[in-house]
Amino acid sequence: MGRQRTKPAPTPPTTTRGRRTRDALILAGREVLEQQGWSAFSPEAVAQAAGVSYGTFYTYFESRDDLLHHVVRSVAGEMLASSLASPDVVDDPYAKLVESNRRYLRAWDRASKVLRLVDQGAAADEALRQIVLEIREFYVGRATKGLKRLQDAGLANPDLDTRLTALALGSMVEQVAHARSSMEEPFDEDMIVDHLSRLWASAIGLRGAPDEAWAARADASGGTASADADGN
Amino acid sequence: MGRQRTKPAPTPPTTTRGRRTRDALILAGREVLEQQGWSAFSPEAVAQAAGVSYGTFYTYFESRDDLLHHVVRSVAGEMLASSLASPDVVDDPYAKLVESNRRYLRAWDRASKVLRLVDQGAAADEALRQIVLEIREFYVGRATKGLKRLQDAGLANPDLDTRLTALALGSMVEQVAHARSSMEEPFDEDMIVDHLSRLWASAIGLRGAPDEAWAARADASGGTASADADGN
Amino acid sequence: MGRQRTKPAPTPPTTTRGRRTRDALILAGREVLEQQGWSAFSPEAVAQAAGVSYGTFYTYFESRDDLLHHVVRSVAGEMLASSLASPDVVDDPYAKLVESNRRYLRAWDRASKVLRLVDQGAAADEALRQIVLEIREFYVGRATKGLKRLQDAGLANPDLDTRLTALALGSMVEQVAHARSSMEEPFDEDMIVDHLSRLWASAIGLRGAPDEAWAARADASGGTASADADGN
Amino acid sequence: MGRQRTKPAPTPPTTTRGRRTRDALILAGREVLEQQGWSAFSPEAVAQAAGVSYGTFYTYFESRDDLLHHVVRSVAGEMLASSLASPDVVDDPYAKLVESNRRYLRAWDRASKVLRLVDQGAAADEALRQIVLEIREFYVGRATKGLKRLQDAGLANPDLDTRLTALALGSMVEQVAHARSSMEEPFDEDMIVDHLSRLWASAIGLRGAPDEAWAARADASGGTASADADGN
DNA sequence: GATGAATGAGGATTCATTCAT
DNA sequence: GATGAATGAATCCTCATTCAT
Repeated sequence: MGRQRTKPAPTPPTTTRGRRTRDALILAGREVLEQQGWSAFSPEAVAQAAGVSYGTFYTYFESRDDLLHHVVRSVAGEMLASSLASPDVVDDPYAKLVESNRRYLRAWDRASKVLRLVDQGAAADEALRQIVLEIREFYVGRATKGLKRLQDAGLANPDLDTRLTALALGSMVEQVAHARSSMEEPFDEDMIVDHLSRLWASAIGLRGAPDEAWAARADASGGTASADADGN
Repeated sequence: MGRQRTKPAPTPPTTTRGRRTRDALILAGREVLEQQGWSAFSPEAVAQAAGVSYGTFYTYFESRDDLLHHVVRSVAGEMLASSLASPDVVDDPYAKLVESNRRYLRAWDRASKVLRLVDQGAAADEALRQIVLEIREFYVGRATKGLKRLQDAGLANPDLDTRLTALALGSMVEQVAHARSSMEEPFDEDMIVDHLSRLWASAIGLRGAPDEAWAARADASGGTASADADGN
Repeated sequence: MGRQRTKPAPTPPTTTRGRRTRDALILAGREVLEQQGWSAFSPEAVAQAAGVSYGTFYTYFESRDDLLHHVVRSVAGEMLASSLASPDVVDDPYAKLVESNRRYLRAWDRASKVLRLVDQGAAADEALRQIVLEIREFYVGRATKGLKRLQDAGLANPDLDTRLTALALGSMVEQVAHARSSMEEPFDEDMIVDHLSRLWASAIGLRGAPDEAWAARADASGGTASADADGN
Repeated sequence: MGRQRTKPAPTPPTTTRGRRTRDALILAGREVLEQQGWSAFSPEAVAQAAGVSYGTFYTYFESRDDLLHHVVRSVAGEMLASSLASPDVVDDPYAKLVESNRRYLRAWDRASKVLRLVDQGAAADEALRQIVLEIREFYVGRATKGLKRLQDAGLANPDLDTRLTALALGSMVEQVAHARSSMEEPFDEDMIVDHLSRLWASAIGLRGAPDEAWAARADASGGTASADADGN
């Protein structure tokens, strides 16, 4: 029971001004992280981006890592929120898939920079990595259940493992969202969403999907495969 | 007439021993990066991991970044090599797809740690990021051509944009390879390769693929879609 | 069993040069502490006093506190060593007392600055405070046993509690040693040792001590005490 | 005619409430210093301990050092006051000695933490160190005069230097008072006062002191010293 | 070549003090 | 007066790089 010399955790601001400064720091932290990356994420840079002196940083955050936690929670929360806030009125499975992919794509687009940084840079911080895993789990779990329901309704290929399929197709969307920003591909959002949805639907053999016609014509084709499936 | 006081660029080692030390440093650098991440990637840690003294590091490399370049080139080279060194004797498109996916999965499995780290950590270093892009381009380009050939042969859905499809499906494999190590999913390699290949094949509507039977039965199903495509 | 990101404890120097630098830093640390006090005891100041750059400080010590530990152990070790290295040939108790007091006085004179600083300044560091207590215990314990032997031999007042008496008289010597440096008293060492020894001897009623004559004449004095024992 | 831009020296509080806040800050400062030491003695910690906001601190004190001065003066004043406020009705020198020691012990017990802290921590602040010296001087001077009077009255050993003796015995009491709190000795106040007084009395050969009988029997003892005066 | 000690710019953090409300 | 947010000089520490042996 030795007296602990703990640094007093910064108290939440009591005044409006304080709250505004604090929020500005979290926002600035996110922007620095997204735009300048890990190495630029210093208290000084963040404070400057927020327009306050770096001493002020420590009025609100215990450390650089403390701010990182707040930034990640903010990004994660926003991402999950944008998924939950779905009207979801349509009844058509394919239309729902399109809508879902569009939201996922957008959400990852905003969040991917920060979340991937965390996925690797904050190797030592298990708590943060956990947040990233939870987000993935949220989406994969939901897609898994969705696929199960489709299979049960006879609307999707019942031979596929629901979880692994959901993981793979979710991975596709996630990685495309990420690649969009680093590659300079010319595809616009609509085109991407369209393709992702069609690929997803065909992959699980969704009944009523756009490319079903091609697939259904399969038996008519008597030709033997003669070209490469892959160019290697 | 002042002589330039340039740092003597480390000469390539002339002796066998020198080459061995140099290779040990590159290998150690890769392992440190893979296992301990960015923050542990210091000349000191790498030298220690290679079993040489700190000073020796600078006998072979100009700087920390110099080593990083060598590590990345080593990883990238190995990855491309493993793809090119394929006998490729089979003629069946699906079998080729399976083989290709297996190799891609394995290659990314090994390389993904380093390449993703580079993708973000070395934001400032254009040369490095270029290497990562080139690797992706290599695979996406190849898959694009493969898909084109299949479409031309009437073996794949011709309505899909070849490049975007290749990008999306390649992304799927890449991201699953990455997720395997961070998530603790119970799937073994064979199962993953099997699913990825089937999903890929169904997605492009490959003739002769395992799940074609399900897809072909589509017209028989008169049912209206009534379940969610996705659980959101 | 999460991987600990522990700072590698600086390895002991392997070369002569390294050992010399390290020793110079410990010595400089002690001098800074003695001459400029707590607030000047910074890695930078110590490094400068030792004639090296402040980066070198961290080649040998983990932190400011790490150096402090070394300094204190060095001071404490030296103090105990100077006490143990005693020829101790005399047989006369009073002569032994004088010799003992002289050594104690000298030892504290050198050590008191550092040890008192630790006694208070390093409030949080229990390990350091323990060292100070051990030193006191060493002296008090020894004096306690010495007094017991004298009492048993009929050479000292048997009514005194040995431990409390040893503590009190040891305290006297310790505090006088300290006061010497802060006050500008004109007393030289011989005079101080002489008085401390006589006071100590008289206090315990040591037979054969210099002031015994006065005490023995007590019964001759029939006068009633009429003056103050203390001026308050 | 530029107006001097001096910091407005905090005015002594005019209102009752103001005085109370100010006193609370001084008291809190003392408590923080005594219980948590130098490193915790910050305006923020003191303000918090006093139950006021950080900013208020500077309403009453120019600086941290300003408060320290007030705290030290408060402690010193209280210590001196407790000595002066002595009825001092007894006539017996030994009884007076006991009473004096009891008061000194108690006073140092309370004051020693702060005064020792000042003795070292405020090495640069001559004014503060002066206060500590003055307190010692007050006690030593008084004891010196008391001893002189006893010697003149033939009640104490005339061979002792009055000042050095007073310093030594005063040091004994002071250091025992300090050691009481840091060591976990089981001695209660009465026992300590009793021993200190008897040691003090015997040391100066005070006529009529409790242990005089032992001392007076000295001539009867013909034995030669044969045991150690000290265990070293 | 190899070694490991030395260097110091740079980054994180603290905290006494000032200032706007 | 009281409040608590804002400030930035000062300090501890890290680590890529250089250098003497």
